[in-house]
Amino acid sequence: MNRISESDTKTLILDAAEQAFADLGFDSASLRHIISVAGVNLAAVHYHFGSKEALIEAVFSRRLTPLNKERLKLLDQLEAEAGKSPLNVEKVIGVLIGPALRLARDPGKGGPVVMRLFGRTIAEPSEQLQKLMHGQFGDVIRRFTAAFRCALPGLPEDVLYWRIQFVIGAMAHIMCDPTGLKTMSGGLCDPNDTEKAISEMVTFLATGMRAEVSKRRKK
Amino acid sequence: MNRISESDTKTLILDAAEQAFADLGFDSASLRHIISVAGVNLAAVHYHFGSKEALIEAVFSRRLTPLNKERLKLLDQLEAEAGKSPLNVEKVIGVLIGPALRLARDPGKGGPVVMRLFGRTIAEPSEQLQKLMHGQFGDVIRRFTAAFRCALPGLPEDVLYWRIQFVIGAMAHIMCDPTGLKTMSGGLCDPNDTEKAISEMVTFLATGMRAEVSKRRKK
DNA sequence: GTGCGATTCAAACGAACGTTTGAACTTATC
DNA sequence: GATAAGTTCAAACGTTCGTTTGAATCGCAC
Repeated sequence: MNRISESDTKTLILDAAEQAFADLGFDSASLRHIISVAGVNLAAVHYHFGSKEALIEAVFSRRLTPLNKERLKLLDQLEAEAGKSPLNVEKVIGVLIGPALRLARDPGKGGPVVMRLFGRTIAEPSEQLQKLMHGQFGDVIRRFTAAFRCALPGLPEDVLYWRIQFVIGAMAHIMCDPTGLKTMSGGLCDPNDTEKAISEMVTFLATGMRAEVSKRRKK
Repeated sequence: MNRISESDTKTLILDAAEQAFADLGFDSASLRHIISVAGVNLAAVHYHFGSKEALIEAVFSRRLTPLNKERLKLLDQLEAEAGKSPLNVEKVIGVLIGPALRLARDPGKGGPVVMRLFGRTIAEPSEQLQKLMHGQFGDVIRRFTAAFRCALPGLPEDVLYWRIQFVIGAMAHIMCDPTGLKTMSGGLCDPNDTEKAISEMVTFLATGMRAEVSKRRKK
């Protein structure tokens, strides 16, 4: 078995595929486009991955698994530091969105391409991708829900869930369309300034999380 | 010219198309699927619209144009009521997101299908749809940016743009995946309770909008 | 009821899609 | 250098896609 060349072809395909999926969407990106960018043979996709569906899953797992592992590790640290006292909301949000936004800065983790890919996938209608995302991301959200509950003891349970959705939505939108902000602001905002983005998001979202519960209670 | 039957076939196609686009995405929804649901002939699509691309635009304009008109009309009212005093942030956000979320409640405006369609399109990678969305939505955002600026006089310009993106992201995510919230909360939250959704969003987002500017200024 | 434009229809077009095949090539083992 | 497993390759498979065509049908003016 030639480990180097196998790994090379596989990686070439994965790299070209994640770029194509991010740029064109999962359906519009054809295998023929991917293999022509990767410079490999069409049949190599099925030899190494089995099907386009399996390729999509491989593209995903390669990047999402380490990302979620990092998030959970940081959350573990946060909980250990806090001991029995309530968690800090800013820090919980920072641990949730920080690793995702910092993807763009780290070519080894995929760079901006992967950030856009993840951002878009949250809104993807395909059932396969919804299941894939829920399967990988569901546990993370459950852990973070518990963390938010601990950080905001007074918040009614339903309000907690609503607000977590707002956090995810804001994060996903910044991830999937980073250039839109630059255009809209006339170049004033720089979406490539990752730490600035994180800092602005943490301030906005943490303050929203702590907002007084609106009086229209009981539906 | 037979106005009734023309209008009938056209409407049947538009209805089936917007449902299919929302469920499957613009690329995956084929004309053959659409016409089979609509119960019309395949060639009718090209006779009435010219191409699939033009059909997509028609599906969009039918719903988005009235929605944005309503938003701008409500914003006009708000500004007239306020006179020279600064606008109320809660009300501006309510005018921005209210009409969009209330789409789901009004079958005449498309119902939940159209809400999901709009939500998803914000994250759509296709260049055609990005231009379509920017063209129709860009003016609205410009007007609302001015309104937010007036409502939050002390806010630095770049922070204003960042926070507007967070508002759009939260709105888009609730619109495109309303059932995800129900699943995640174990049925505790009801995404069909439109007024509750609006009320929670307004509280969260307005509080975030008013957050103290983080100290990490000057990039 | 004849003529005419508007609309519908079944059928076919070429192109692109994901997938499969079987032969050619490479590499490691003896 | 022969054997065998791992990998690449060009070519073709059947299907589905958006689009086009030309005849059939409809509704109304004269």
